[in-house]
Amino acid sequence: MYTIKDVAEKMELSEHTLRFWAKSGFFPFVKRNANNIRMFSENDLEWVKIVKCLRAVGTENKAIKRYIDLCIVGDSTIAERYSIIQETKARALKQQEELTKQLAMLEYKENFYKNLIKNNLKDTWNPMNKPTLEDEAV
Amino acid sequence: MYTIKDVAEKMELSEHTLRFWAKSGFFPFVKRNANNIRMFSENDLEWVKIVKCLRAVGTENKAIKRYIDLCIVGDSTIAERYSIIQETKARALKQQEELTKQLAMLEYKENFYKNLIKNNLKDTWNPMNKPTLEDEAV
DNA sequence: GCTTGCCTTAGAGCTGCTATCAAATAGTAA
DNA sequence: TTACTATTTGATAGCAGCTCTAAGGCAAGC
Repeated sequence: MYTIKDVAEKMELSEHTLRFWAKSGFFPFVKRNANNIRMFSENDLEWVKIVKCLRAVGTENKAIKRYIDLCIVGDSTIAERYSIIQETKARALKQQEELTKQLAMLEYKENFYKNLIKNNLKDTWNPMNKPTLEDEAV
Repeated sequence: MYTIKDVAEKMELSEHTLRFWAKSGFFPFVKRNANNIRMFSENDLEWVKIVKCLRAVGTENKAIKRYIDLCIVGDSTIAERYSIIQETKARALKQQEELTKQLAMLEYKENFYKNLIKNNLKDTWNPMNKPTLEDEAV
């Protein structure tokens, strides 16, 4: 059994965030001990994990709550849960694509500056240097 | 030359966001026409692009402003700009890693539900089904 | 000259934390 | 026993980054 602090460390989240999530109804089964302290079971950690996963790909808290509630209802909601996961995955894939694009741009700029420094050149595009791979626009 | 609306469409950003960014000092060279309307040049679009890139990888607006200001100062700031881009790229790579992990989890859950549906099975883990690849905990 | 449409600014509202606070409890040390 | 420290609690305030609304300006078309 884990306290909030333990979970925070284990899952690399802040205690604040965990309390906020708990208040948002994301951990419906976390029990309290005799002193009203939340005690997370191993199973509760799995809830934390899935919530963290959904948040990490930008799922709104309202939608996370919806998913949790569907889990609680039981087997009749499996189809909806499946489609939620599918949509979430699709969004995550888009994010990955987007991130790859931005990384290409950052790499381009990194090389641009590296070259300026290495050859002791001026930034002839000052105040804005050429920032994209393809554009040659003024 | 482009109005806010044109830029919003072209860059897939909201007009609100562009005005907010403009107010934050991210587009210092955007000129107004006789009717006080912002007119973005091709060069201004490049600024929008780099700001969008930095935001997309989670750079704080304060830090973006800093970068813009460095660009304006000129060649003496190339070294600092270079290291900003390097750090940004490092963060983006971490995000990419994280995203890949979360995608693995989502794929696992997708298959889990798919299997339940295909074989008309019960979710024996209800209310929380087995969510991770490696954990066999309780 | 009236409507439509796009622009403007100011400012309120929203989401998702993040930080601060006081109070309760438990453990340790003198 | 008392004091001090550490941890947890809930309530609440504050913050970043949008997002939306309201009120008004200007230009073109009918």
